Amino acid sequence: MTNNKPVTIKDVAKHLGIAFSTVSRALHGKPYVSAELRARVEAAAAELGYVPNAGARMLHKPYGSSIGLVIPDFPNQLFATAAQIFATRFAQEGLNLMLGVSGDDPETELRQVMALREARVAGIAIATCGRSLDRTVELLRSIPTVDLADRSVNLQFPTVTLDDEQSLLLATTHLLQLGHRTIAYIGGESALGTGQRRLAGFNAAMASYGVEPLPRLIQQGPLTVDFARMATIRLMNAAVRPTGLVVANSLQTEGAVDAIASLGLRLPDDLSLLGYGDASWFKLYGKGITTIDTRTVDLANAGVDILLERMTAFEQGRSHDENPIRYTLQCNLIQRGSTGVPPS
Amino acid sequence: MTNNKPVTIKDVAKHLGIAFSTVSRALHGKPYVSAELRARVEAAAAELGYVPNAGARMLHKPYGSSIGLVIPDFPNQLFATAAQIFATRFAQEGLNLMLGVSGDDPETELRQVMALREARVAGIAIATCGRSLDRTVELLRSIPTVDLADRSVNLQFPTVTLDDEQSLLLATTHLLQLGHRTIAYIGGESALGTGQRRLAGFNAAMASYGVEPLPRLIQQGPLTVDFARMATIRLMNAAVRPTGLVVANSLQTEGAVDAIASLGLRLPDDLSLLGYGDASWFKLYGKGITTIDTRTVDLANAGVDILLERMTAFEQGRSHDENPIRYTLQCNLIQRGSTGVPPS
DNA sequence: GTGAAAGCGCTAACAT
DNA sequence: ATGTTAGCGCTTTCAC
Repeated sequence: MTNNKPVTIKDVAKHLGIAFSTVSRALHGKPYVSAELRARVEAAAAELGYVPNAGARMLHKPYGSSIGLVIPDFPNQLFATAAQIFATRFAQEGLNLMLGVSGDDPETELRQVMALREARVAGIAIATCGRSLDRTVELLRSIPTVDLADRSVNLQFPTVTLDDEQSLLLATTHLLQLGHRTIAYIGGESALGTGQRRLAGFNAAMASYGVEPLPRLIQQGPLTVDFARMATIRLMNAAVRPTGLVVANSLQTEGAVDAIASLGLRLPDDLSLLGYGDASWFKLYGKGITTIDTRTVDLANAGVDILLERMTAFEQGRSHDENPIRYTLQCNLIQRGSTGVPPS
Repeated sequence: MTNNKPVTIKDVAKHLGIAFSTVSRALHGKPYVSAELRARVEAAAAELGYVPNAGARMLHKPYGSSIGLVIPDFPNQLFATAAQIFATRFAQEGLNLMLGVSGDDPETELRQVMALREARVAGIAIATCGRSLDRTVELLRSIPTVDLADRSVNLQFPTVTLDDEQSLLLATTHLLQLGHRTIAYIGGESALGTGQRRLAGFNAAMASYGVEPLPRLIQQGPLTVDFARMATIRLMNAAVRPTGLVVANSLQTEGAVDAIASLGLRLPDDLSLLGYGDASWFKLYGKGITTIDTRTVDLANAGVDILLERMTAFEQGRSHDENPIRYTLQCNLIQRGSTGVPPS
């Protein structure tokens, strides 16, 4: 016997012969309601199958009880982890997660953010597409926001990010220490903040060993398996063959592995490969892939913390900071079998 | 100059010196509004930064403009794909995605579904935890619902699922054809519909070759990497060592691979492994892992289609079917290097 | 302690 | 074509 029309607070009141405002109070544990009545109200509500209407409740507040998460895509480990952790942790706070997928497209991204605004989310966590429209940024300014991974250059939002530069410093230095000097780099374009900073880390490491990086060995492009596959093949077929390869993105690492396999190269005998991220299979592949632990779980959790802090700040009138917080996570090197001394 | 109080339809009306209902009409492209006025309204709305309030709008409808997706977890390839595809395709329909993660826990699952009800979602797609509470099922009955993967036994919702039995029939038969007779099985418990049906497929294949499956070689347990790792080690250290192993879940496949590697076994020389799902690295691992393509993308898309259909049906008063649709996808075998003839 | 009434932002009758 | 008037379900004064 499924009711058709949803049960309202008024139905419950009528059923009990009391005022509907009393029902509201009772259900919210407000003071000045006799324990006896409260019990009866709760019983009646349960019996009739009353479900509060979040929309109606929201009319009295500046925002509702959900938060938004906007990510470019799911294959990227970080974003899947973020979705999982945001959903779980905010659920514990009684907040729902509205998920927007931008597909790395600025227009779609704007549409998602607009939708979240209409839904009156209490806060937004976003991993931008890196080329966000002005209107998007403007909208985000009116809501507690945390920027995940700081992919855009110059955004001035509270940010939780890897120490991108350090990550590649660590990775590249590892290869240099093993004796590599002809080291190739595959990463994202410098239009992305992440791409820019990671390349800087690579260059810094090379510089500190007095090695001049060869422009031909630096491949920047889309964060896709395909791009990295092609780039790797290009690199390994060129006149100057690198003995080491650092990859600065998890999906690109997959592409590099694929290419290396199809070229029949052995790790680390023919090439030392240093990956990015902690995909579950890295430890299973061959002798294991040496990689940078990007601490996706820590990053997502920090994002939740900061967003919660921002939300309280907003509530208390302290709105956007001129000098927004930047939470930067240090990466770790996970040493496995894909790196070794260069072939002699 | 970020406005503090959100701009309403009334503000726009006041600004223009017209009735607020006219603004409403103009903004929704309703008839009987002069083109000239409509233009002015739109301009004013944009200028003042008007954002519709989804909650208020919802008060006049039985439900709002979002749909819910409840999944157990993200590591499972299917669920991540579902999140991606649901978010993307429903966004095209102007619907937001509210995401709930149940962590395979019935209580949490109920809480998620309750939250979605309060948010007045227009429909729900759910991959149940397999032991859903009665109250959960009852709630779902009052909303257009599609069951993803049919993990619960006997749920009577519209369902989009793999042909689980066929998938394992295919897998097991492949090993039998290669000459294997001592075949082990690792899969989910029979409390899960998926686990039950897949095991049935395994048994059917064995039976059709006249092979009696050994109970000791059938390992059912949690859909985790860990369980499968332990189970594999147990199997390979037992007195009767299988020459072939079929795994009936993607995460468990990872565990099996891990165990096989740590035992120093070579695929397919020492053991033929038949995996489940199409994780991106299966083709990269060793000579590639022979596996069942579980068509996660097709499955998710079919889920979207069915949910949309259900939503229209509800709108038209045709509510839950006594004989709900079951959309069953056939699987394909992807033959790679981890399977071969049994060691002689 | 409880009821009555106002109003949140919006849509949709109902008036002009 | 535009204005006026009820509500939608709820929270929150303000009465009693």
